[in-house]
Order: sequence, then structure tokens, then C-alpha cells
Amino acid sequence: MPGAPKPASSAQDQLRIGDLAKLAGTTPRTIRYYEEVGLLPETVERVSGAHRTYSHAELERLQEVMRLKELLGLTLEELKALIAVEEARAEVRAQLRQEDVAPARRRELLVEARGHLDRQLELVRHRAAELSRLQDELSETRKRVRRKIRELDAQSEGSFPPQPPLPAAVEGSS
Amino acid sequence: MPGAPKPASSAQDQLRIGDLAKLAGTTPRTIRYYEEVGLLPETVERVSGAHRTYSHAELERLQEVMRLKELLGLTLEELKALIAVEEARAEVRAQLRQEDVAPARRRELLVEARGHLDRQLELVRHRAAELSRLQDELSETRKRVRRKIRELDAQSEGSFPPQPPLPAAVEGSS
DNA sequence: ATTGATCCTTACGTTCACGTAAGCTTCAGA
DNA sequence: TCTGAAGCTTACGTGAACGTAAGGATCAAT
Repeated sequence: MPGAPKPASSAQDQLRIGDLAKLAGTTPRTIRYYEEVGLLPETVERVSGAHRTYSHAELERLQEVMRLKELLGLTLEELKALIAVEEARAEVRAQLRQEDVAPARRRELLVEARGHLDRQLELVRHRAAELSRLQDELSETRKRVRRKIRELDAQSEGSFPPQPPLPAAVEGSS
Repeated sequence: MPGAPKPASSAQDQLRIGDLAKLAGTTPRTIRYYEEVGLLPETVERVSGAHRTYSHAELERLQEVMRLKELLGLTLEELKALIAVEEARAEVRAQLRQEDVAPARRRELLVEARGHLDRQLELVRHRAAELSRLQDELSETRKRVRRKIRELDAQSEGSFPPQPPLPAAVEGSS
């Protein structure tokens, strides 16, 4: 209504906890809980009682956390250790805006982040490898089962009921 | 009681719950609990109070269950639905020993098992794909971080401390 | 200034997946 | 036959990860 153009400041991006929850596919309670246990940083400069506000960056972080939890099945405690990366990277990004940060300090942060990334990668690779093996074994088993079915069908050739028309259609995904 | 030599029956393979637990890397309590919720079949013909006994086949089944739980992070309830395969396959194996089973029935069981296997495979493939994407993203991020470190090192060329000798050595465990 | 929707804190409740303890029974080996 | 280790049932306890409810505060829009 007011002719005043919205201050083109970097605000705008402010989400409330309910919005964040909806966007991330979770609940406000969960977000507060994650903050409580230290998985998410306490929203900046908040007087007790005031509403929490989140930026798009925080949404991404939350989604990343949820993804790691989902995919790796870790406890929140384990996750906390793992996602220290985000912490470091966030700090680096924040400091990149100030030019007066000692390169030495910046390097430290980056090296730290690299270390965390290496740990994450190792964990993920391991998981992926195990899953891959499981997949192979399942495929192998399925092959055997299908072969046995075919054998049965061949034996009862004509002599038996008109061969159940194989529901077949196994969706050849991937 | 009689000095009768141990009946050379097919026994021998009989494990007690403690052995089974140790072999599978879990506890008796967990095994009983799995049985309670229907994840493991109640050991055959057991009068209440008598010890449970397990065969090698049951060990394998338990290990399979634990592996699926670990890798996919499913609840026991979800697992129950998923591992109906084992049920069907066990039945097939049992029936394979009797030749008098109608081929039609045998076929039914096999088809059922195939269906369950398809579901498992789809789930595992999906998981594997997601993990793979995560892995790629992590690799990408790591590359960027490493590049930034190199850039920093290049900038401070000679002008700065003798370039921290890169702790490198990412402990190549496993 | 006044809402009504959303949020805040505090705190107790709940489900899952077992752990632990007690009292008794079974079983394998001497 | 006896015994002690391991098992059985029953039941209460526990930590993680939230759900839910109560009573009041905040905030955006009117």
C-alpha cells in the first residue's frame, strides 16, 4: 500500500520457523530440537521470546542435515560431528566478505573443512560400496529365482494348465 | 539316559541363542525381541520354557536382517515387510526337499519371492543412486576447497611464512 | 490499537529398540 | 546325579527423537 518501495536490503529472505519447516518437509518442533542439541546454530541475536528467523542459507543447511540423516542413518550426535563442515564453510563464507581476514586464518578454516569433507566422503563411499554389493547380491538372487520359474514352466510344458501368463512386466528401471 | 551314542541326526548345527548372538554380533535380548515382533520366526516346536535352538540357516537370516537394517536404516516394521522374501525362499527350500509338492504351488512361491526381490532391489537402487549423488557433490565441494587452498598458497608465495607444510596425511584408515 | 495467526518456553508424553534385573528352569558335562 | 552356566519369562528402565499441550508473548495486517 505505501508508495515506499520495499527497502532493497538483503532482508526479504526472512523465513519464520513454520515456513522453514514446511519448505524442508519437517516440523517446527524438530527444528527447535535440532537447535537445542546443537545441530543447527541458534538464530543470530535473538532475545529470548522473540521469533526465530531464518535465511535461505539456513534452509539449505537444514536440508543438508536431513539428507545426511536420512541417507546415512546417523544419530544426531554423529551428525553433529560430521557436519562441522557446514560450520567451517559458513564461517569461511562470512569471512570472505571481510577482506581484512588474515590469509593464514582463512587457510586454517579451509584446511579444516577439507578434513571434514574427507571424513564425510570416506563414510559415504563406504556406504555406497556396501549398498552396491547388496544390490549385486539381490540381482543375482533374482536371476536364480527367475531361472527356476522358467524351468518349472518348461517342465510342465503343455502337460499342465495353460501356463499362467507370467505377470512379467518387471519395469526395467535403470 | 541310555549309553546310546549321540543320534547322528541332522542336529550338530544347533546353536543356542548366546552363540547365535555372538556369531551375528548382537545380543540374546535383541534376538528374542526380533522374534517377538515377528522379524524372526519362532524356533520350531518349542515348549514354553525350553531353550531356543537355531541352525546355520537362521544365522544367515539374522545377519541378512541386520545388514538390511544397517544399510537401509529401516524400522523393524518396515523390515518385516521387506524381508518376506526370506520367508518365501525358506519355504521353497523346505519344500524342495519333498518331491511331492505341486509344481503349481512351488511356482507360486517363487513368483512371490520374485516380487519381493523386485521391491528390495528398487529400494536399494534408489538408495544407491541418492548416495552416489551425495558422493559426487561432496567430491565437487572438496575440489573447490582444495583449489581455494592452493590459491591462497600461491598468493602468499614467498611473502609469507614458509608455507605450512600441509599436514596432508589424511590418515588412510580402512 | 486490536486482532488472529503464529511463535515462544516449559514440561510432560510417546514410540522404538532394545538394556537390565529378578526369580526360576533347562541343559550339558563331570 | 548333581551342578553351574546359560536360558526362560516377566517386567520395569532407558536414551533418542521427537509429539503434544498449556499459557503467554510477538508480529503483520487491519
